[in-house]
Amino acid sequence: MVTASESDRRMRRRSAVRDRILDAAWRLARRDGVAAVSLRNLAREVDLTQPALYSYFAAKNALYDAMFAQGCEQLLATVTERRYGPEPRQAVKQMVADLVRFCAADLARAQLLFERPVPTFEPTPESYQLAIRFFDVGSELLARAGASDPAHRDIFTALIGGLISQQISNEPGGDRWTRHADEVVDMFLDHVNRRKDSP
Amino acid sequence: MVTASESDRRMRRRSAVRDRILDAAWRLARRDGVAAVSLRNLAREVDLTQPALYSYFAAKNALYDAMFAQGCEQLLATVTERRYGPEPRQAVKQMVADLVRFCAADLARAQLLFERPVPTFEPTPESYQLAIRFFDVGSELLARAGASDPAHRDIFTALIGGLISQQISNEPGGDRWTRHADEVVDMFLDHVNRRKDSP
DNA sequence: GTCTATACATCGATAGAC
DNA sequence: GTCTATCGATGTATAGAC
Repeated sequence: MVTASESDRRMRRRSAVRDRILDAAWRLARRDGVAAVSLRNLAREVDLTQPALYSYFAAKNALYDAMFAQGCEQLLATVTERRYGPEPRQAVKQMVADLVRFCAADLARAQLLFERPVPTFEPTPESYQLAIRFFDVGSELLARAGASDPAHRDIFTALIGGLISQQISNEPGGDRWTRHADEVVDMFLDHVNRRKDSP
Repeated sequence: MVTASESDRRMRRRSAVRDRILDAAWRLARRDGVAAVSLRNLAREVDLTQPALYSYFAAKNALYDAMFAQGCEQLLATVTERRYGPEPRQAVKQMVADLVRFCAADLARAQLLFERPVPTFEPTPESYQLAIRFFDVGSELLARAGASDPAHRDIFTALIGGLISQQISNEPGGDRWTRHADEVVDMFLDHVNRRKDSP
């Protein structure tokens, strides 16, 4: 007979192995690139055989999806736990700075979240929902700073995404582009608020 | 004995086959994505066997490099033949509009030039030189509009690149992001020139 | 659950005959 | 230059023993 505590232990153990697999996948992704993670290498890394991975992930894209969700949760935790000050413009700058730091801290993670390093992989709607929650936090802060127009939100996304993407692609590890984040935020908010005051 | 005209015919023929291969590669890239171009499909498309392609391109990345160079030449031709009006701000807007049109006209080409659709491929210095020449044209126009500071050039690159990249990734074929190009140019040039007038 | 073993399809790339 | 044949790698998936 299977008692509740037995099944509990089983679940725990299963989840622990799953986490070890994910950790190893991140390690390989950081070393060789997200797209270069192979199931055979991954299995060797956690002392399993390649077919055994299918007990934890139904397919390789399910592994990527779990990584995507994990990255989103980390990003969400970063901006949720943070208390952004009452001054709206400063709050936006702090949030952008957190995002820049988040990306610089793990380029593979940033690539998986914001670029498309694996052409055949698209996050499931469930995982993507986590990404949307992050955008919602940003939208809230933006709105308080005077940019509630969806068009302005799109522009802002493109501006910040552009800085980060140029940084990752052309000078990973540096700050040639991202160091201008504050200036771009100021430029953008000045622009938005000027338009509102004198239309 | 090999006469000059015979060797000439041979070169011509070789170059013609090479062009047919490149055309087919672009066709496949537009249909299936840049990364999904396979040498076997490509060979079938031009009625050759897969190993025969190695007579024309030393490796798959050499094919990508030739495509990259071709795309750069087309972009360079677009902005070089154009006569951008004497009003600097208008000229920058026209150049950005040309760039947006260029990208929208062939998403696969834009991806190969401005994103990194094939993780293992990096353009050779020779090909990248063509890309630099395009940037130089843009820098010239930007400088005339008051943005000659390298830092400002970096910011501008990120802003426009961000708009185009968001557009390609999230809504290929639409203009949700790129339609704001003129507004972003104005915002940027206002910002740059304001800083200069009142420091 | 995990293993061994195997299978199928794809891919880039190479050797050697012609 | 082009072919046939082949190599080693990949992702994916399954069967069957333990």
